[in-house]
Amino acid sequence: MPGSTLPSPKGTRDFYPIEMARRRWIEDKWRKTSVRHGFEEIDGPTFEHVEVFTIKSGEGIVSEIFGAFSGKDETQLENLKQGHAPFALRPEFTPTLARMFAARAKQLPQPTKWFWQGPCFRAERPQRGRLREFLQWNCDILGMGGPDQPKERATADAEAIAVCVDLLASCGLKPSDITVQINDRHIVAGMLAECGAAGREMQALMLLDKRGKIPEAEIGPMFAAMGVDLARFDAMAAGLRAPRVSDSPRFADLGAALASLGVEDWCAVNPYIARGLAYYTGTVFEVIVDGERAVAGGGRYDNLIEVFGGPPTPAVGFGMGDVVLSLVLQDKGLMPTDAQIAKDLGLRPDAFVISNGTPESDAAVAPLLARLRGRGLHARRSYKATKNIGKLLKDASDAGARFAIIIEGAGEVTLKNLDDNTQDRGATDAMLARITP
RNA sequence: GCGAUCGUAGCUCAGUUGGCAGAGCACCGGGUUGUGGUCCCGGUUGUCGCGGGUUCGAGUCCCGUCGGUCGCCCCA
Repeated sequence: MPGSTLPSPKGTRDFYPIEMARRRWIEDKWRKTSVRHGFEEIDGPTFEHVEVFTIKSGEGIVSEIFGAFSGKDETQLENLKQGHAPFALRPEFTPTLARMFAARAKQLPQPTKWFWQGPCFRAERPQRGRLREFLQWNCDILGMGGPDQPKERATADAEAIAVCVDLLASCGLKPSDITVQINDRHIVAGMLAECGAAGREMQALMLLDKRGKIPEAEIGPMFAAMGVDLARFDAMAAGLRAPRVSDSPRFADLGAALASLGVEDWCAVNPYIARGLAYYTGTVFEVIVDGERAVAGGGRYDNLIEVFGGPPTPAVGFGMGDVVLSLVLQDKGLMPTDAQIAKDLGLRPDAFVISNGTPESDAAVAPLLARLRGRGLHARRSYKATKNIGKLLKDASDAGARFAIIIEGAGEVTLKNLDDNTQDRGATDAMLARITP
C-alpha cells in the first residue's frame, strides 16, 4: 500500500540534481572568492542555545526563531522568552562566529579573516526572495583597526566590501547593475542626536531605515513625535550623500581604501541605510539592486565579541543569501545554462561506454568502466535495453560526455569525440590513452 | 497576524452556457543487429488539492479547508 506523499515544510526547498548543481555553482563562487581574498573557512552548529541569539537582539526576534516550539500563540511565545525552548535553529551566523572567536581570541592571529557558508532558518512568512531555510555566505575580519586607528579600520571595512564586490563581479554583474550603499551608524546617530534624538538614537535609526518605504506624510509626524527635526536631518544628510565615497568628507578614509582595492565604482554613500541588526556600531552597507530585496548586508560590530565574553575586538563582516542572489542573476540573464554549470563544476563525464551489441562486447562494458574509473576518469554507461547505437549516443550526448567509447570486441574500440564529432577506430589501449582528465 | 491570487498527468498548461479527462514536454519502446544535439510511430502516467453542498449530471457553480505564489507586517 503506497502512502500519500508529504509536502516539504513551508518555505523550504527540495534540491533535485539540477537545482543542486545550481546551488553548488553559487557555493563554489562563494568559496573560491573567499579563499582568493585570504579568508579561512569555519563552521559551527546549526542550532545554538537560544540565548546566543537573544543576548544582543531586539524585540520581535524571538517570534521568528525556530526553536523547540514552532507555533506562535501567546503561551508558546512566553515559553520561548522564558528559555523553555533551550535551543534555536540559527537565524544568522554572526553570533556563532562571535562566540567562537571569543572562546579562542587570545590564540587567534590579528586580523583573523574567516568565511562561512551554510543554512540559516527564520520562521517568517515566505515570499519572493525570502524563505524559511536559505543558504548564507559570511565573511568577517576581526581584530583589525582599533578605536584610534581610523585608517586600519577603513582598510578592514574596504576589504570586507571588496570581497563582496568580487563575488558579484565573478557572477558577471557590473557596477551599473548593482550598488553597495554605504553608511555609518555612528555618524548618523550623532546627526540625529543633534536634530533632537539624543538618548533615542537607536529608535531614530530604525525609523530612518523605513524612510522611502513609508509615505513622507506619515513618517514626518513619526520623527516629530520622537522630537527629531527631520528637515534639519535631511539637510545634514544631503551633505553626507555622495555617488563617490571619497567625495564625502566623513568617508574619506573608506573611500581611499575602496579606491585602492579597485571597487569604488561599485559603491555610494547613502545616509538612509541603517540595517535592522542591533549590534552594528559604525560602518553599515547593503548591496542593492532595483526590484529585489537586498542581496547582501553587513557592517562593523565592535562590541559583539565582548558580549560573548571575549576581549574588546573590532570586527566587520557581511552576509549574503543565495535566494536573492539567484533571483538577481536570473533577472539579469546571468545564470549559466545547466550544461555550462556541469562543465564549470567538473561534472561532465569523460567517457561514455557503449557496447556494439554482441554478447562479448556487452560483457566488456563493466570491465572497461572499472578500468577508466581506476584511472580517475568519470565514466558512465547507458542502462537502456536498446542496441540502437544512435539512441545510445544520444544518451552519451544527454549526459554531456566528452567521449563515447564503442566496444567493437576483441581489444578494439571506436573513440568518438562528442564535442567536435570526430572519431577513430583502433586498439583499445591506444584509444584510451587519448582520454586525459 | 492581514490581503490578493492560483491548485487538472512526473513538468508546463488547455478544458466552451455544467454533458465521455486533453495537449506539449519528459520517460520507456520501435522505425534503424552501427553514429548524438533533429525527425516519425507507439506506449505508460490522473483521488481534476481535500471535504461538504446544489444538480439527472460538477474539473466547471456555492461553502469550508489545506497548500503554493505574490504583497502588507516584520526582516537578525
